[in-house]
Amino acid sequence: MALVLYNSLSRRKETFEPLDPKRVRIYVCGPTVYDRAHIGNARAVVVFDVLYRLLRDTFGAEHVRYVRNITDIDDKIIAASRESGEPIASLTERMTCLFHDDMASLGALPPDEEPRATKCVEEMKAMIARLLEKGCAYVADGHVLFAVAAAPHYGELSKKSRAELIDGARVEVAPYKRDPADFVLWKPSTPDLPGWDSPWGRGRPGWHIECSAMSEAYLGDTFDIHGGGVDLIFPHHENELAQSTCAHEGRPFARFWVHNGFLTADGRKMSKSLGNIRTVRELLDEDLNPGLRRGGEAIRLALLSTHYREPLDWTQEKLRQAHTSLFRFYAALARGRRPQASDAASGPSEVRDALDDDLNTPLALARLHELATSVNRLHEEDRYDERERAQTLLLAGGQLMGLLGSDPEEWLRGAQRGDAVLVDQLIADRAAARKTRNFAAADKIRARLLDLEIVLEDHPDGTTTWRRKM
RNA sequence: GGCCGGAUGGCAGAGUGGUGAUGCAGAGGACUGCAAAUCCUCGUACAGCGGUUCGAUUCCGCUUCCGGCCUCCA
Repeated sequence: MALVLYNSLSRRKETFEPLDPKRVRIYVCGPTVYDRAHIGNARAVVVFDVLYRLLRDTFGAEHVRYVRNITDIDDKIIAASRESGEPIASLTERMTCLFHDDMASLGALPPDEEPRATKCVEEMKAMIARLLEKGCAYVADGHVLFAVAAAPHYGELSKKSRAELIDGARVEVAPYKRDPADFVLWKPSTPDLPGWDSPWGRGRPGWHIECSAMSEAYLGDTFDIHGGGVDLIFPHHENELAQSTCAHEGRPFARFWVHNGFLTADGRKMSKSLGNIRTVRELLDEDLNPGLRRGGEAIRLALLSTHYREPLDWTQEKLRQAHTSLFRFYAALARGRRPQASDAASGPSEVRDALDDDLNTPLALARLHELATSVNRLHEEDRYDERERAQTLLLAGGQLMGLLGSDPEEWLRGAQRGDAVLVDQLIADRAAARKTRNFAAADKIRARLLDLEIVLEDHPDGTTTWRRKM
């Protein structure tokens, strides 16, 4: 089955065929580094990480180029720096590192390129100059503005008509704009603000030009997929599309626009005023299994348990259920001898098919659960060869989604808070007690270990294993 | 006000014009010295009202409710 993606531009699912299968190109809007990543930021990163993995799996890792920018110059950054007194360069550098840490703990692969806006100002200036040349932009009051009138298809991505845009305007229109919908390409900076010299005076770039310039620099005029959150469709992506298309003399920009749905926390939009912003760090810190860094995997699974285009309401219960699912998967993988990751070829077709259908991760996860059930049943029926095959499929399916990468036994045992040698000794003592049918002593050992949050599991073959209490 | 999206069993969450999602929780059974895990069985879910159809949760229309965007936001 071929990969099908919902294209926001056409508002329908389309079969994805890259322009050049040897060079699949995807651009995703990255973070503005002024604060720690929250769970909504994480959703976008994780969703496109799954797409990236799927593309790599389909076209070959060396044939996919994934670019995700870092916005390190922006009014929010300036404001944050002023508030805390931390210099901008230090703030953005620190937040970039923290972002990398957080995303790594969610199992997200780094993109192939991660350009920073401040390193691409020359490219932005060049593009602005081209837009001015072509008459798609004008200088007014120290600003360079994009003239929406020059973009005949303006509104085609967000499906907004010009009239609607004017009607809906809730913000006072700057007097120097020719058209209320015109937007800033370059704005003046005062001496105390970061700025770059330009033909239009010392200033800094507008937000939208950044992605247009960087996608052009790294992926060319036309590329395959442009991703981001739905909230970016307007105005950010609409403006990018207009700019790039004008700068490229009408040649197509992104062929597929892919947008992930919004995330709410306990039913409400996350906002500073409501105080319900959940950062990735904070969720990792309240790890369900302290000591072993694996909470990120449960967060990842929770984010993938809803289809990416649907709204997702983040709750503690959802995270708990994700953790329970992981337990089920790892317990199935831990039965008998563990399968090797290298066996994992391309992932089981049931999982592939689900992901190929517009990244249906909830269905793919359901398929993993079915595989886990079949592993367990085959194990009970002593059909070990078949069980191992099912385990390999389960592992491969999980890894296609960036899950199940830990050693199953380690995952189940969690942090070795107790001394593993001591646990083994106690298990041996208990086995001896059971042999003489001294069940009181045996149960005492079970209780003692349970106090240490260690659960013993007796198996039909007489062996006993242990794991951390869930 | 304009534009978009959604409403599925106790909860989460796929999907489909006519039998089964899947997981969690719950009930019963098997297994177990106890336990845990696991397996098996169990729920007359598709917001409301009309329409199309032999048949609609699935298609169309209307209503109600919820969310997002229109301003910085993933």
